[in-house]
Amino acid sequence: MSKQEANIYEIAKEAGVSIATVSRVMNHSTSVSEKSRKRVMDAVKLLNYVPNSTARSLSTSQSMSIGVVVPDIDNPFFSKILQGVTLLAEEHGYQVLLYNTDESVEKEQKVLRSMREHRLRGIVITPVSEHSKETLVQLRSFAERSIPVVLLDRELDDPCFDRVVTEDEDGVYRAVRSLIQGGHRRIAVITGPQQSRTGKERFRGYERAMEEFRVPMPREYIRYGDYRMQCAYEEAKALCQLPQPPTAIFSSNNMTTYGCLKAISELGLRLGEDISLIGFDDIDALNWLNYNVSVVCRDVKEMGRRAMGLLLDCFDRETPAEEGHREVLPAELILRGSERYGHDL
Amino acid sequence: MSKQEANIYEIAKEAGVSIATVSRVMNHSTSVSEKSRKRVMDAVKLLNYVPNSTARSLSTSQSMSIGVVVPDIDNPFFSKILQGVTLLAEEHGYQVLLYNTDESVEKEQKVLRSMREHRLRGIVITPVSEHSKETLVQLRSFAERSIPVVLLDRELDDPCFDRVVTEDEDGVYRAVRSLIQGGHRRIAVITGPQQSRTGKERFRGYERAMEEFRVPMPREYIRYGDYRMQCAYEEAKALCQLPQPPTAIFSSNNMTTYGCLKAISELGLRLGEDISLIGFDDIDALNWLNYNVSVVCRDVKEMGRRAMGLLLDCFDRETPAEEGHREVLPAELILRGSERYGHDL
DNA sequence: GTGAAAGCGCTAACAG
DNA sequence: CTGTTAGCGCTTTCAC
Repeated sequence: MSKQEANIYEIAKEAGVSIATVSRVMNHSTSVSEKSRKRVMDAVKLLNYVPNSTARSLSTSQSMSIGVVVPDIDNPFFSKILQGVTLLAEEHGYQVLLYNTDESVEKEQKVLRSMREHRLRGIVITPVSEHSKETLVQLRSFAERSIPVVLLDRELDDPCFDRVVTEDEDGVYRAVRSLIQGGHRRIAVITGPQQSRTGKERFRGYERAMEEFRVPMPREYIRYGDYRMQCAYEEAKALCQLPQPPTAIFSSNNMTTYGCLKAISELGLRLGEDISLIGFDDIDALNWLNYNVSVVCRDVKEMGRRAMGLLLDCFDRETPAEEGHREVLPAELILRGSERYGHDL
Repeated sequence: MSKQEANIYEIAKEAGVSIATVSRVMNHSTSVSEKSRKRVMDAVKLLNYVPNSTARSLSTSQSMSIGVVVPDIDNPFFSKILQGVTLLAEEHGYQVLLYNTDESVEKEQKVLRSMREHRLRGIVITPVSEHSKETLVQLRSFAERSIPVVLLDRELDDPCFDRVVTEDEDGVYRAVRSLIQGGHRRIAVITGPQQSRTGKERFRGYERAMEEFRVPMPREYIRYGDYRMQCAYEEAKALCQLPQPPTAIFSSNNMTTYGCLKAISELGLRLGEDISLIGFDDIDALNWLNYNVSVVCRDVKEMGRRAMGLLLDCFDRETPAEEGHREVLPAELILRGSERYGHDL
């Protein structure tokens, strides 16, 4: 009862040619007589034939699938990344295999292992940790097997991989500088994980600005976060309840910004009046709500595109490059009002 | 220079057995002597062997990949769906191929066509339109080829597919009823697309409550939206600026709720005071911001899990069911304050 | 320009 | 328990 997909033999038979000829016309390859081409195309249409990509992959020993590994699908940042990657991938006929690691190193291990079974053509990954030895080994082994790996946003201690990152430090530096120049002197920061490039770099941007303008950085103004809402919320709340609270907070990622806003709202503070805030990464929802939160941001979808772009470059290139290419996108400072030094401060 | 993946022959040779034996131990299948098993395992470890799933798929003519087709990756609703699907998929060793249709019927066509090349094991899809004949034909052809299809949230005019939906109508009914019982008499709605099940059903819930309690429904209180922020924003603004504005609005999905909130905020209205609102689908961000928006919601991640679950059921079942199974999840009404009939109304 | 045939790496009878 | 062998559907020499 249930239909079968036609295969190349049936097409050959229907068209009265050999399977080689069918293969040729399907691949727009070497010259085929107009007559044969037509007969094949007719058969294809008649039998509604679609070549089996699995067989093709096996035969050519290379697939048209790429693996994309994200630590948290639910974070809008990664949704946007995914959007960018899939867009370019589809344009070029590549399939996207999605893997979610839930920020767990163990899960990342499992995912990477399972990826090896599928002879992927390339990999885009935001590693859970920048210091997981196992992940590094796994990824390196992909690279050794000529499966290009591009790191996204987070990096690893190995120059062999391509990577797309942003000017985090500089962006944050400019943000904090603008706070200082706006009159703030008590500026706190809620950092990201200090084991990650982004965490370190964003913190460094803060430090640099503060040092350059000789603004004191009391220990209690430096709060270590983990890029998660809950932790940021607690730290922000603690900050605001300090005897000498900061007049401004820099929050190191989108979730951290949410945490700050939650704390601010719960304490009944007015943003840009009682407390100022600049966050890293823009948040669509806040703009829709007219929140006017100032941010350091980058074109996230474009980051995804670039990552896929680097992969495509690798595919084109015959010899794998010795050293990975590091693509750095700009970070933009967008001031919307939440950075203002309030009248009441 | 670049390493090769070992194949089954190399393992067989290294272990001094035949490839059949290697295959057997890799598949935990029929009895193999402890001695052989050990020798194979040693070889596997030594050569770091991972079976090639492409070859396996070709040989068994069935893959371990499922396709998930969403209309908008960037919408948190679908991020959560994806989360649910991938979670269960990974648990059962299935790969997830991600396809984004960007709410475009044309793109959906392309995607579906490209999916046929990959002999997928099953498909989870939220179709762009419930009336696209082409999509229906394509999906039916998958089903005919024993590739189960489960529809998610949106439906199609063919009972043959499995589907997971929610009690949208009833949920909305209860929401609107609670508005009425709270004292509202001027209740507007911003609907979803009326070609979709969810759009129709949610509107029907509104109507039912209004009719049952004999609350008048002036034409200008019924606004047709498209589940998008922009449109909802405009409609909400228009509603609020009516000579006789509604005291409450029901918004038919998460983006619509954002649109309403944007309008409300721009007009300087106070939620739950000057205007009340209940939305369909919960929005994490709003809760973090202490927005207290009341909603009709469902466990979205669970919807994704169920969809994958239905797929797994189909895989287990030998004979494809005649009629699809329709899984209906409950919708819950969560009142947080934004539904209150304000003192000033 | 076209066909025959040898793989790609693995599974699954079928004999032993 | 284990090896031999015939596919799975397609690509790709290599002759003709």
